[in-house]
Amino acid sequence: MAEYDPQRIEAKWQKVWAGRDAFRAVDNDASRPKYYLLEMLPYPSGTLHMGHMRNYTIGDAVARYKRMCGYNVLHPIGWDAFGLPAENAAIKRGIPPREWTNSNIAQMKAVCKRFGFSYDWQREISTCEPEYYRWNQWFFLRMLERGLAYRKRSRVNWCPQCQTVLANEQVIDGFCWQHDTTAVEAKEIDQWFLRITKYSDALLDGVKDLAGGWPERVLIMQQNWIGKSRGTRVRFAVAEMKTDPLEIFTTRVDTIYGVSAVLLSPAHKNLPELLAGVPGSGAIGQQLKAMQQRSVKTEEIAQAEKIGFFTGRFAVNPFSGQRVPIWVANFVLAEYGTGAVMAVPAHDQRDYEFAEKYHLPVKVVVQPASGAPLSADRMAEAYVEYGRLADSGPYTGLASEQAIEKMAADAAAKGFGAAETTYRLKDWGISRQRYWGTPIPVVYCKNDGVVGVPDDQLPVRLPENVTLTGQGKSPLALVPEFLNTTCPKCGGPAERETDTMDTFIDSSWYFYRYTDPHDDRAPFDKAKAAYWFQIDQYIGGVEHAILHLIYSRFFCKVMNELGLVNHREPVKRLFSQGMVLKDGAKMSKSKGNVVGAIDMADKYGCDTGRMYTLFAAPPEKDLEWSEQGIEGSARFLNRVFRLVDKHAERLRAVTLDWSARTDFATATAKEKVLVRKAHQTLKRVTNDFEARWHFNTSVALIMEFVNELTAQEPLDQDVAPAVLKRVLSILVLMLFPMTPHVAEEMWEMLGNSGTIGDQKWPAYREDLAREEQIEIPVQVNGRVRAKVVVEADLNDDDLKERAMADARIAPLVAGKEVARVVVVPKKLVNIVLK
RNA sequence: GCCGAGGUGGCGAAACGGCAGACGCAGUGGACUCAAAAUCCACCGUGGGCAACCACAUGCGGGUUCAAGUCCCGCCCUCGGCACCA
Repeated sequence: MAEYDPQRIEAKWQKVWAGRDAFRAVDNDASRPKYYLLEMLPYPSGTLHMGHMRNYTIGDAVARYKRMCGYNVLHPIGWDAFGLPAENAAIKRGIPPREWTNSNIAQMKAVCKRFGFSYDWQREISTCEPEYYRWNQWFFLRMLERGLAYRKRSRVNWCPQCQTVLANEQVIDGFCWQHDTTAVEAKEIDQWFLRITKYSDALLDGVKDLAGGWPERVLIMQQNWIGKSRGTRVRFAVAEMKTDPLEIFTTRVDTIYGVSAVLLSPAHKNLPELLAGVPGSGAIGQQLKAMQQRSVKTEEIAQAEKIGFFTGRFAVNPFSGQRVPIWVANFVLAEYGTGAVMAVPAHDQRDYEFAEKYHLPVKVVVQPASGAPLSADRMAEAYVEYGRLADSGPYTGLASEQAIEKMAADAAAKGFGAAETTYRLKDWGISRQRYWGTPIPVVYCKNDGVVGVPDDQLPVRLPENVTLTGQGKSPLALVPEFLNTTCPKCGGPAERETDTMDTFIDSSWYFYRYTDPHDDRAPFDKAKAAYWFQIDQYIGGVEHAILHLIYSRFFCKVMNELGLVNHREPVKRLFSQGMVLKDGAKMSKSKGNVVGAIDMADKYGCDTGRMYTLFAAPPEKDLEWSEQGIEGSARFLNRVFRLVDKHAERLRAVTLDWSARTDFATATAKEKVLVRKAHQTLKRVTNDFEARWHFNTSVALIMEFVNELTAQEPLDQDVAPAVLKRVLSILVLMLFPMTPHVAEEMWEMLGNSGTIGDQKWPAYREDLAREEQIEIPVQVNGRVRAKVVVEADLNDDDLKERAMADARIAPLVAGKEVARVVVVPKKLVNIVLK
């Protein structure tokens, strides 16, 4: 009697798989379909947590299933190895970032191997290696050539904690994404940007192609993030001043006859000029300063009181010719549209509140299509719906929709405006004043200005042995042998760029590198990428729904233009898995509720852990970690193991013959039950893998199957060994994608040859899954009153008759008039009485 | 405020418009044991009944249907995203 010893079994089979090179993906194999399955590459923090574990378990189950179905599966992993924590470790503990990073990678790799994830380790990449990051530099230079990378002095989000600039995407509610108690500050410095906004429409259009393959919520989040908005740009001349007109952006040009003021953001570039010479500008300057130092937490901004002041200047409404005051208002965003808006109190709630406070006139210029007409003195809030224009000169009487079009066209014809589309998406600021990242490959020369480093001088290596202090500007500026160089154009002295790239660059194209990970002439071979791409299935956490996934799509579009790839979207299907929670909260060190993957594997074995994560919740939902729950999975695997062990000896010598068909005419009753249950389970588990990805129900089905096998004991009576061997083999094969080690062990115990990796996923047979007799509930007026057992192929009329004749039904129906009888074939009978 | 997802036993959860609660956890009773653990068997939504059985029950209120957890309309609550975006 063997004992289930997961530690022994798991080590044993991992060695076998490694010896057979079982997870190697074969480039350009035309003999079978390819399947590119990818999980998001982890940041090597050192600990592999349950979120990773869940992600890789789902991926591994699919990878193993697909291999059994005959696919050439590419299932790679790598390390997102650049980034701040390594630098912080260096500052705090004096460990060089590379050493810290590589030792973390080694630890996490060991855990991945301990879990038996079926990765092709020959394709492992680490983004902090020069062999990888030189291609970040290469991509940057291609973008520089095409004007997609550019330098601009700009107001940036500065995190005092990180001592660096953050992308807009890394600012969450005004706080640093890494330090949620540190408010982000504004700072002006020269920065490199990637022109992602050039692809706003392309990224938006691409969403249509992704529909169906990507979760809808992710696509909606991306659409919102891009934030396309159609409107009109209108120029208001400044009265009594020879200066540039003020441009405003509005989506409601139809309300322009109701303008009471032009509102400028406190950071508007024309303000100094407008304010110059205005009486009391000293006091105004004070107010302005106070306003510019507003709170940066967006939630507070949204709820903050609207304040503003009159500049002393006036602007002219180009449609009506009316003079309106120019104000500065704290709620006007400098970064969106033109940084200036027209205030229409009657038709915009914010303007309404502003007008109430500062006693600006309210003029109704759009009336509702039906109901009582509005008047300014009876309004309690702005009317923001479309309607019919009133008091709007030649446009009076038009519907809003038509007015918007006509007015934009007229503005363009008369030269004071135009229809315009704006986006919320901004260019991607990639400069980081940090050390542990990809050096930006440009030099600054007195003669030639900004010069890209020529391709044959790549990579620009990140110098190591650098003392890090964590203070002020870029650490690389303090390394003279890095900083001082010669200009590639004139040969004269020049200085290198000392900022490094945002690490999101690394992860924007890494999945192409897996197709050709050791190429030293190009980021990847076009033919190899063409063979493997698109990614058939990408799996990761929903926290990457915006940043990583939108940057990756942008890179793909650029790569398409560079002729490197033929497709426009890198990922065909995306799956967002839920979080792993403990006591209702996300596991985190600060909450002290972290369950380490390796501890769990030591205690129960990784197969038990895999089974539990698949069983406890459907993969897209959050999973509440429960110690008792995992005990249950351990019990189940023990039970299966004992069941197989009990019969293994008798079955070992029996040949497994899939072509032998169980003949239901001669089979024993017990054989029929077992074979049917096996094929019914197989049918539904196959469907779970193919369509629904609800592995929790797959596990439940297999448990039911095992319960049935146990209930039919003794299985050495009335069951032919050949039949039992097939039934148990089906059980083991179905378990393999989820709990591969114990499945392999049981496969061997049954005397089967080879490894399961060489086996085909068994095909279920409808004829073997079909029941001869089925139980049909019989309802009277929609309530179940009886159940009748009938032959599965009984026709509707006979079924109806049997239902009516049932001993429990007949008295209920007797003497009553039957209005109708609903018969749902193979499902139910409902007798409706009058 | 806008957008999205979701509310089903003590808990995690099942359920092509067709028997609500599969499967598991916890719990209760029993077998095995000197005893415990492990294992095995039985029970396990609420109320009534000795029982067969009956009634009620999927956040709340309506509706469609022979039949609604599932579809439609109106609310409430929870979670996630966006947020003074003009």
